[in-house]
Amino acid sequence: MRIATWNVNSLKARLGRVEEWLAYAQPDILCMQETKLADAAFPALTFHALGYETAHHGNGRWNGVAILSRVGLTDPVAGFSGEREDDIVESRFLSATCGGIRVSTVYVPNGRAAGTEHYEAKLAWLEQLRTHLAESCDPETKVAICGDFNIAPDDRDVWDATSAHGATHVSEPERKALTAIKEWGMTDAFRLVYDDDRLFSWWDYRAGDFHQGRGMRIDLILVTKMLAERLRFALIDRNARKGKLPSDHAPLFVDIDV
DNA sequence: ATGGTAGCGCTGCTA
Repeated sequence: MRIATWNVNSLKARLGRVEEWLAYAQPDILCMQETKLADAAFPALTFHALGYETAHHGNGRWNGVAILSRVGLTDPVAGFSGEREDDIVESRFLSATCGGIRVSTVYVPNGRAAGTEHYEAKLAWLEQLRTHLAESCDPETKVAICGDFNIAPDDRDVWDATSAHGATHVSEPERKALTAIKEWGMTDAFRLVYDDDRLFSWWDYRAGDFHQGRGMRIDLILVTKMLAERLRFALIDRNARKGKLPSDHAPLFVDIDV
């Protein structure tokens, strides 16, 4: 089972690149973020023709998340259970059961700058995610949370821990919020395979950051124990960040024997 | 050298 996640930064602008990558990487499940589409504009037929069932949760213009699966897709749920209407409109969370795994695609709020209301909303959103997991999932089952967390878990996941993004993405409260989710019963799958630093998944478009190696690892696949112990391989596909009209994120995938 | 690019959509916001 190959499970992938990719912040595509507009599916309309990136559809050709996504189709190309599906043919190349052959994921069984792909979670996408920042589709920037309303549900009515989601190109479900394009993906169906490639053998994927789909679920999309989007309001157009900003955010938007999707799940593609060629191993079945049932029980899609948009947003958190019991979530406020305002948060559902933000369209940052979508779950479905695919091939016996409860899969969620997440687009964690950016937070902009520490100390702002956006930063506080990011921390509140992460706590809401943790509560949702605790109330609706069992860590002894197969659960995968895939997406753009907008948090670099460790200093080795940042090109320069001191100058990163006005201290968001690396601040202690953000990292603690992520740790709290892990402590519920999830593992950062990529770190079961690699210990190295500077293995990034996102690079700012500006100032040649990709070619200068200034990035962060903020795209994660968190898995419960039943999946972690069957993990075989993981990769951030940096080649997908190159070439014509790339997203600013590279896709991450994991291979699990299930 | 305190900048820069990309996407949406038409003005400035978001990242």
